[in-house]
Amino acid sequence: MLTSRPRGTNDIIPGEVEKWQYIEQIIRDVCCRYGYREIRTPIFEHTELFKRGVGETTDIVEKEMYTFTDRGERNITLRPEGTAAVVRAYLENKLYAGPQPVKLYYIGPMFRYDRPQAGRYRQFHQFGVEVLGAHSPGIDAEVMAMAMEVYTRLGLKGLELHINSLGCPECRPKLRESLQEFMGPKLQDYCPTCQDRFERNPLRILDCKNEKCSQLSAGAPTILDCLCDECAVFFHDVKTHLKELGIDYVVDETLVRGLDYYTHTAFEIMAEGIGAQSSVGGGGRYNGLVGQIGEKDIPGIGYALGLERILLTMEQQNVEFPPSWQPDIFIVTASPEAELTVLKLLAKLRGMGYKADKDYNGRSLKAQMKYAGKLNARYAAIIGENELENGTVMIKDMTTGEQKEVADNKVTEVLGGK
RNA sequence: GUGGGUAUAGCUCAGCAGGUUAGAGCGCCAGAUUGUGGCUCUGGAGGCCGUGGGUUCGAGUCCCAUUAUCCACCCCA
Repeated sequence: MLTSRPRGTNDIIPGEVEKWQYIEQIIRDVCCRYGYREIRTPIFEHTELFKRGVGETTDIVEKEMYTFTDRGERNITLRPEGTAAVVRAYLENKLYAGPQPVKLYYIGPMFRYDRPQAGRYRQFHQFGVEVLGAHSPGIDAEVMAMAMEVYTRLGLKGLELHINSLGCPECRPKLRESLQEFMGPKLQDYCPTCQDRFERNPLRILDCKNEKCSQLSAGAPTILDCLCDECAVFFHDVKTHLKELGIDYVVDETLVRGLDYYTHTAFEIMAEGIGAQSSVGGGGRYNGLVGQIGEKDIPGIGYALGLERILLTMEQQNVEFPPSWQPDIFIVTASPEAELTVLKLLAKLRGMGYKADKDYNGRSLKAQMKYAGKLNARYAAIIGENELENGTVMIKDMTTGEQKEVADNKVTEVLGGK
């Protein structure tokens, strides 16, 4: 127990962590160029925030939250997603008082008490963006464009952007009604899950993978059929923007996002290669959410991707990662008397910005060379009796195997500038 | 929450119809005549065979439970 991590969690150890850093670096760069600023919110919040924000009837709130009471009897929950907290922070810090829209991004761990499986963990990591205070369809397109750019920059292939409109509080009830009208008569023929969905969320029935259900649902009224004029125009404009940006998409009328707060645009990015969890990111517009958490009626749109899934997909697609840490030079102590000289050279090189290291296990010369090779050092510098006497350092190029003796103040010349 | 598979050295896996000191490859450490890595060779360390019960003269090997892990459903990132 003492040496095993809790279920559904992961250690990210050296060798792995460099991949994470690489992904994060690209994400931050893209955000920066699109004008999104980072926001860091607490990892836990008042439980109420998620209940209100994510929706009481969602799976997340009903059965997946890490909730506990703290020593002050407060009801606390580890965040299961990012949007609610960002909206809370936007309101609490009165960011609405500044220039609008406010474009934010976050990156960090989220917690959901789910059963782990490929690409699904109890502590996982999300990168997400939220735009508060912008209502035009152009910003929807920007968020999607930005998401796609992240994937592209990471080197992912075979991605599909699925988009749909979920309508607004005006037209959604209409859809619900006509769906129930359509399905009601043959409800008994649907699978038990769908029968259950009938009252709670008939939209989901369209999404059922059960073959019989999808047959029964053929010809059912779709969301797009029921869109009010305003929503239809909005959706049309979003698509126009995407086309102008040269971004391919497929309209997927079965795309229904599970979280309660979505309105209008919903989208999801699918990738192949990680089993059943083919969705590597998704988002949408949530014009009602801010009003639900605070008083303000402020439109919002957001998007999130799962870092674990991105990583799995990249590995599956054999994407190349930049090489992990490797020393510029490894200094070999070839005689006990050289110890202090080695130490000083090491400090000097590090001070100049080189990645430099030495042995600390009292290894033989040969073993030190071997060790330097394992560390993948670019150069090895050897200092022993001869070098001490001559005031020199023997430098060996570990790739070519060539070596030469240089004056100890000329080492950096061999290494190349820094 | 539901269903199924797996659990033997750091890693990937062997292990017979249940029978004495549990193996290999890789990795790790150390050597292969006196100051040099990557190839090769030699040696060494390292395993309550996930955990707890049970069946048996005897269990890594069979049964049950438990935990972890993997896969799928649900849902989601």
